[in-house]
Amino acid sequence: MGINERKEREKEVLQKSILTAAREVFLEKGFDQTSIRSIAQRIEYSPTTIYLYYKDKDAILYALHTEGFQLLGSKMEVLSMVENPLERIKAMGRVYIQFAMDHPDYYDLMFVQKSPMNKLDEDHEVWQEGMSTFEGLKFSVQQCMDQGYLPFTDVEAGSYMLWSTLHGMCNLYDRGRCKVLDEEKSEQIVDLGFAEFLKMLDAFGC
Amino acid sequence: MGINERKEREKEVLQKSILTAAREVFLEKGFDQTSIRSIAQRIEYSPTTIYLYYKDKDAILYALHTEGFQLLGSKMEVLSMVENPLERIKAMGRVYIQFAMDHPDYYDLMFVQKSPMNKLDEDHEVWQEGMSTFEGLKFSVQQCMDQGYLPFTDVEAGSYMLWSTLHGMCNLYDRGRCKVLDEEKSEQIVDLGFAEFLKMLDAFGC
DNA sequence: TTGGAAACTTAACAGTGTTAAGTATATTTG
DNA sequence: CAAATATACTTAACACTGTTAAGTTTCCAA
Repeated sequence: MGINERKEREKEVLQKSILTAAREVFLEKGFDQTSIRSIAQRIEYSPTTIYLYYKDKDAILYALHTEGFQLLGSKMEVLSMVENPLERIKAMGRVYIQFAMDHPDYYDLMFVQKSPMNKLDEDHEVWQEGMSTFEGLKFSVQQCMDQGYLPFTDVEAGSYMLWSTLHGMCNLYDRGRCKVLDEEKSEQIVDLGFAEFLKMLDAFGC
Repeated sequence: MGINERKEREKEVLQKSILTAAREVFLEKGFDQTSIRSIAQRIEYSPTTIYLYYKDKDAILYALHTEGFQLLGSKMEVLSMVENPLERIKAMGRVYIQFAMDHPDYYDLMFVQKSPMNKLDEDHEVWQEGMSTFEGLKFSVQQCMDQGYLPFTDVEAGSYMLWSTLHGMCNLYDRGRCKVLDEEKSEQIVDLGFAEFLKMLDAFGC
């Protein structure tokens, strides 16, 4: 009885085309303009059909957030080649900032917006995407601590602080808080801040 | 002709009562629930009356954001007593984090939400509140650089990076991204992260 | 051919920011 | 003093939002 299997496949196709439409709207028009109705219009279905494939809007945004983590993960992957753990952390930082600048909407969804987290809370799930990525940082930080590059007391607290520095720079920039600086400087501030961050990492070990 | 003056006073009273109502709703129900209608209901006026006193919702949120900066400023004031510039920066950090924890809604409005910044863009104004506060940090960072406590290349970039570290920790915490840690630890993570931050500041100078 | 399940839509609810037009009230003018 | 005007405020509406209950169409099996 292959009919049910075909139907299953068709359902999957529509589910994926909803996600594709959501991604297109999201990347073209941004988070605020990504409405159920705008997604529905793109696939030429009624808005309510979407609810037959996704529980609610949060579920769609969660799926997009996961895509973002896959994209970030693919860019982080190559850094396992870097032998020196401190250099690896520096390279991770560079990749992280570059990702935030290249894909500000994905970044916002992954690390700022509450919507994707709501989905986790509803389903009593753990934040696998975030945990895996953070694990990657923790691993390198632990190596740095073992080899005396970073004198943290607590791996997790230290990793969290380093992550926060980069996140803070990206988020303050994205949310227009670089207006504390003059226009010319505010455009370079994330790079300039990252330069100071690197200097700090080097000095920290001694 | 005191009649016009009386009317002016009455207009000011209503403008202030709108802001008071907005503040109450904002602090009681949070950012998302702070609607023009909910504010109007509280002062027993129609929603449209509010537009006679504030250009739009962004203008109200900007006014609330300014209140937040006054509150933060009052807590920062006393730190001018601290003689040692590095100790002063550490104390500023503590106050900053405490403020973010005590008043998460104000903090979000001041440093994360785009609404108050929209108002600035519309009116072609500078972000006076942010600039003043950042100036306070820059002053102490410059002193630290002069006295060899902090080897930054660029005062502004260094100050921005330090600010970002604290902002990042507060924002990631507020937006539920501490889910990368187990529940017990995520509750203390901002304090633990700040402890590592302090350690970094001390090590950085040597 | 009929019954029923599955897929999808229509219409509606309750909410949002915002604006045009209308209504009172108070003040100024002829 | 009465008419005209300016001020203050409200009503109703527009164009959206996420979401759901109820209705319709389509498809497959008995």
